[in-house]
Amino acid sequence: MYKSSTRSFPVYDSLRQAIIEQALKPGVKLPEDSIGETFSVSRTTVRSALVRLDAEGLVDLQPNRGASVAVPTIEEAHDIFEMRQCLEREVIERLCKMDAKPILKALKVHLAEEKKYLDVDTTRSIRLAGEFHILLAELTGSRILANYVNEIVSRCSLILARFAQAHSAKCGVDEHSEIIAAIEAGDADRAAAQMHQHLDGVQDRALLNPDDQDKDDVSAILARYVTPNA
Amino acid sequence: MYKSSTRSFPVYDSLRQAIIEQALKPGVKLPEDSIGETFSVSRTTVRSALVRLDAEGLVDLQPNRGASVAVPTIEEAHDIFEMRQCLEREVIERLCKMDAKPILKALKVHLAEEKKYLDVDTTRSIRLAGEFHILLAELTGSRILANYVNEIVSRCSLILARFAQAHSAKCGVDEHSEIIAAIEAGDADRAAAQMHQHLDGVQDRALLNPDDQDKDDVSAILARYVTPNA
DNA sequence: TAATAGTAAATTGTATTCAGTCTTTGTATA
DNA sequence: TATACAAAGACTGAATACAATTTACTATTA
Repeated sequence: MYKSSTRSFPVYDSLRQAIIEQALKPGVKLPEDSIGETFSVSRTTVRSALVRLDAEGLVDLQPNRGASVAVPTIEEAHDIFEMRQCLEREVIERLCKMDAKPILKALKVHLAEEKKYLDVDTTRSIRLAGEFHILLAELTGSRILANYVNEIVSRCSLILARFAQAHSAKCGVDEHSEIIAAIEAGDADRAAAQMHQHLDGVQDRALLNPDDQDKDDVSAILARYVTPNA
Repeated sequence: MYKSSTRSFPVYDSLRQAIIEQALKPGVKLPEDSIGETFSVSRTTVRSALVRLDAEGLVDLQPNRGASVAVPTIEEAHDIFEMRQCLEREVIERLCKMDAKPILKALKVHLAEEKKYLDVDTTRSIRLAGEFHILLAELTGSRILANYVNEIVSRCSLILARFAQAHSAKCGVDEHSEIIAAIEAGDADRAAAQMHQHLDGVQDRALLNPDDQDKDDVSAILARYVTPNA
């Protein structure tokens, strides 16, 4: 995809990466001018990238009010995680019907990479954890399934940024290797169960934080510092 | 979605509708200039609509070569139909876990509409057949699932335009009512089976036509009109 | 002091403009 | 006759410019 204009792609890609890696947090404004300056391109070019990110659900583009990083609600979060369960179940089911050899090879290479950067480079570690799921989807050979998984994994990052306190990527690696083991054993049911459990864990950690704080709504934050009856 | 610019939405929507209804056939060029004139907007505005349609897979946007209606390959067609089976299975599963009453009510209203325009208004009939599936997805209450189904149903229209000889929408209505009946009976398995069978039928009819002709390749078409040894 | 109205600044929406690339057509040459 | 090359035209890529809207600030008033 994204065969379109040459100049807007880097803008799109950088913004996307920044959002996924939570450098740009939910609610942050994305003014066309300043972004254009950053990348030395015109607003026209920036806009085209923003339109695309809006279509993917990572950016919220409102008429006359510009773009900002999407702020998923708790309902959307649940919706997205449920959809993710569906898509990744499909991935596992398909993989288990295929020749396991090349799949396992690719997965193990990736897992090694994950382990390598664990406790070394947090940002990279988190990215790799997400890419594990995208790799799984790509290995099915289905372009459209891979696209959907890619999109939904990105949106889950956004949810994490919004609701989770901090994210420990460590637990992920062990669970990833268990999924691989299940595929290797040819046990489709166990693989599916492992994946389900894994995603459940991610969701639980993501949505643990109960207070639905709006990170850009200053008054809501300040309200917690008001001493009652003082 | 599409909270963005006011002026580009009508362009996006019209193009989308025209593609789905097969007025714009796969491979047709979509020059920014002429589209802009049609809608009395600038190329800038048209472009933003095209970027979005490209993201949805209905339009193919190539650098320096402009936009054209996407031409799905037979491989993509199979991929998309397989994905559609997955998504609609999910829809059925979710609906069968919900309160059937309001769902059935909405479905029956829609089915009546389908029957009303059958053999009367072919274009409308085809649109309603597609919207039945979108309605099912919307009734799950999942925004993202509905979006995905919406997108994939559109792309199936494109596949039909590309590969099917002609489309008879009639068979669809009967099968739709059978799906509704299964839901009404509370028989989740049968509902799923009916849906699977229905989509299989659509796919078979769509991909029946074996000759992978390129509709915009004039020479290939003309070649068939050359009288040999004349 | 708090609320409101009015004005200025900032930001977006959209058209226009210029530059660059591809396609086509015409012409010359082998 | 076929091929290669060249110029013209058409179209897209992207920046700039102008209009419209929103936001921020200030002053005024209750």
